[in-house]
Amino acid sequence: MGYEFKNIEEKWEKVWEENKTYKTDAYDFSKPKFYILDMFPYPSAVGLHVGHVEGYTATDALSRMKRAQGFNVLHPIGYDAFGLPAEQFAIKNNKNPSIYTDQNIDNFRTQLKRLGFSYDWDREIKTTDPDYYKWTQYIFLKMYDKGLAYEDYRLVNWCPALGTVLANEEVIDGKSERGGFPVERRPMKQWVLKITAYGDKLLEGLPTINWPASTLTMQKNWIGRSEGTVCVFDVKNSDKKVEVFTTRADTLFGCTYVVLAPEHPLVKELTTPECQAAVDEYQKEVASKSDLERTDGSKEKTGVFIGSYAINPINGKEVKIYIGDYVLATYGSGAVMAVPTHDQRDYEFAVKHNIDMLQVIEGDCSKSAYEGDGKHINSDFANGMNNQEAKKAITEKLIELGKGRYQVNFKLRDWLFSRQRYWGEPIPVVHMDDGTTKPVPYSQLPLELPELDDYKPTGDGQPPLSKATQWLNTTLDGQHGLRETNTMPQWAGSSWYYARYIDPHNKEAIGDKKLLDHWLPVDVYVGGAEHAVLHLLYARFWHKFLHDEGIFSSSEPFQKLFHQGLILGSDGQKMSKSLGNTVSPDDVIAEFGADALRFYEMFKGPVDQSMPWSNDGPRAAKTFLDRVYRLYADENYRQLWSEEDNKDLDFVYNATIKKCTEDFEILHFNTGLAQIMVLVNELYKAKSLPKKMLLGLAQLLAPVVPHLAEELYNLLGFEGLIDFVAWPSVNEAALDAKPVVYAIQVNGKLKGTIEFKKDASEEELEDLKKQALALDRVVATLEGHEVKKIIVVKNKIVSIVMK
RNA sequence: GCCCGGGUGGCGAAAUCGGUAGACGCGUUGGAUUUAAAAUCCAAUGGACUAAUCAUCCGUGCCGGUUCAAGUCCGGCUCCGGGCACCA
Repeated sequence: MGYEFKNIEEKWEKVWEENKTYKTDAYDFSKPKFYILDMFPYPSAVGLHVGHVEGYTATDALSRMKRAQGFNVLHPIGYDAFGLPAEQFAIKNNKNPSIYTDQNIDNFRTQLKRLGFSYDWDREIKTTDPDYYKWTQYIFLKMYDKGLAYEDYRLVNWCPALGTVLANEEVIDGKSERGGFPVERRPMKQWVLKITAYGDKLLEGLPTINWPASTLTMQKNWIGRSEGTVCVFDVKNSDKKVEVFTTRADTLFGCTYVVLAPEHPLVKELTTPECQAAVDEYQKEVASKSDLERTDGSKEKTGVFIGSYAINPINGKEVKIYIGDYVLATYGSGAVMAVPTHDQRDYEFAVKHNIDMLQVIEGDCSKSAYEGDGKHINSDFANGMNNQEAKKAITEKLIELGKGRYQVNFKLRDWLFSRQRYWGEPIPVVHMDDGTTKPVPYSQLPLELPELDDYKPTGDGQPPLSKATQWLNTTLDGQHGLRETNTMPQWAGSSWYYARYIDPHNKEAIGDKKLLDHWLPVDVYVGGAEHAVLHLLYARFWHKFLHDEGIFSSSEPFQKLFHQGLILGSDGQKMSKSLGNTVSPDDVIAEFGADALRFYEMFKGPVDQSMPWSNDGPRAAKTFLDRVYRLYADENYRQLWSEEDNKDLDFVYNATIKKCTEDFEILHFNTGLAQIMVLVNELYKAKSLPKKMLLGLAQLLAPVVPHLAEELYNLLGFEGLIDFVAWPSVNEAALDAKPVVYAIQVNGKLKGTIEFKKDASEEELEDLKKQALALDRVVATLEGHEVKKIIVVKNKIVSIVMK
């Protein structure tokens, strides 16, 4: 018979709720602070996923341990509630998406409470709340004031048949996901945030934060800072100039053609009449391709000659100008100098179009480009130099000729910030009749989303808000104007939400400065690795901006970051409705209880690793928890309870405290819980059960299975809650008392073990060597051989090397 | 294609400043208890060879290297997963 999880869990959840057990007094600066945060969920209609449960349990367990360790813990939750599904609900039902959003949030909240998460529910936020997005708009205006928000033409996925702009996700192989209509890329005036202005700061901050190395590397590569040279090519019979950016100025003498992005503004002017038809056709073809397709190196490099010639500034040589889709308008200057001998993409393009090649670095370029370092040839004054020397010499020469300059370039592109959607924060600017653009005054924030009669797109590319006639027309400083009808992307609200939890009801500011200074940065942040660049980079950008504005004193938002892995279906596939392999946390809770679900998800493996769901897992967790419960509730075991110590258990008990304390801190719950199982197995064999250890065991379990831990605490005869009882401490002497086990190897193969004093001295280790050589299996193996040397690694191993 | 991870028993995994590979759990098998079953408790469990829980050999995706010693480090592959800027 197992414990009655339903009664027990609901009983304690009620106690926590009624007492507001986990309410945080943010102004209590007497204890050290600890801010633990999950990436907040998008409240979808399907409700909480077992994947959410994993990350949320990990942070909840850490929060609970930190409270017991005497920290003032901030552990809030909220909802990232703008998004596509709500908009589609609105279009379908002709109802405001807030209805759909609020229903889903109610459902999420019920589910979260039933899992026993120790959130401070008075701090709950949602990004769609005008009291929240007032400050999202405020930050946008601050950026606008600083010139970091600007309008520009950018390519969007335009579907003429649907009359709407589509998200990348809604486009599959150049066709719309709904209906399969052709999609083309067409330029549209958009708001853009100048994240590139923070390129260096975003890069410099990386070494100061405690994040997974892989994520730091991905951000570094995404920012993609490179130092290079801009070379200016004159155009033959024209006063136009083509600027190219290159990191390989050393190869300039080998340049045999120039390629512009098909969207490059000069294409129109430089295309000759005889090439016009081919260029038009090519541009049309490229319009249907995504950047991803265009930069896929496995695809054939396509392009066409546009009829004009550029003049290589270093040697005056005339070279053909092509357009090619492997050159992106958004990177560098949207044009490249092509050196087929020393760049693989150029090599492939040149082979296909039968363009000359000229080798300028010694190395083999007969089958493919030689991209390595080497001695320069065919390069006039740069002959004999290596890459670095030649780069410098050639760039200096270009500068002298007025045909070049050094330049730092980022792969990072400015952040496209407009969406042609309804369900997002309105961008608070007005386009005045006189052609100027004015920001909405701060005093008029929040600029609320108006209700619409119809949420469908207009069909001509105008966002749905352009239908809100009354809202649209406004006056500012006595002048008439039209409001901006684009809305912000979902990323906006999630770029600063972590700061709002600190002072969520503040009407005057993002938060009380004193509180923001105290609580930021977030100490531990947990969320999926799929956010490694976008969300985590945007949030860092906004944080650094607000730091520069004097609003935040810290320079990074998230000090320590953990990723949680995906939970796959039991078939090893990603969980999806269509595969029928989804698992609902509600079903698992109904059958085994919230604690069993929490325990299973923490025990099944490392939090950061993706792994399949096991249907046996939660049941096994419940079996173990029953086994624990019996020690506290079953008369047979209660009779063994003792006020006295039990020396036999000292080592394993203290080892368990140590392991759990260390492992929980770094979210390695699986190994900590495994050690708790070892302790429980020992308790089952023991002749007496010290009550002190039973209390300690309940405390160690409390972070992961809080409901059961409260119950065990009461079964031990204590009144009240276990949550704030001081975390158990390790008796190191009990750990040191035990001898260590040395492995004895001959030529790396294990021949036996010897128990020996821990941290023995050099003389004592001589004795160990003798004992090792005397082992039967060692003697047998060594027979007829000579011992060459003996290596002793303290507390670990004796390695005998024989000839 | 580019950037970043990962591959260990029948299964989830543990062990990475190089030091006893498989802790802990699932599953399986055997035993105790029971009229019986469930539940519970105890024990065994990588593979080959074996009467054997002796010994020996093999074994951490594949090929090669460094070392007294390699799951761990190095070189070259391969397969799987995440991201690629309008999904969040």
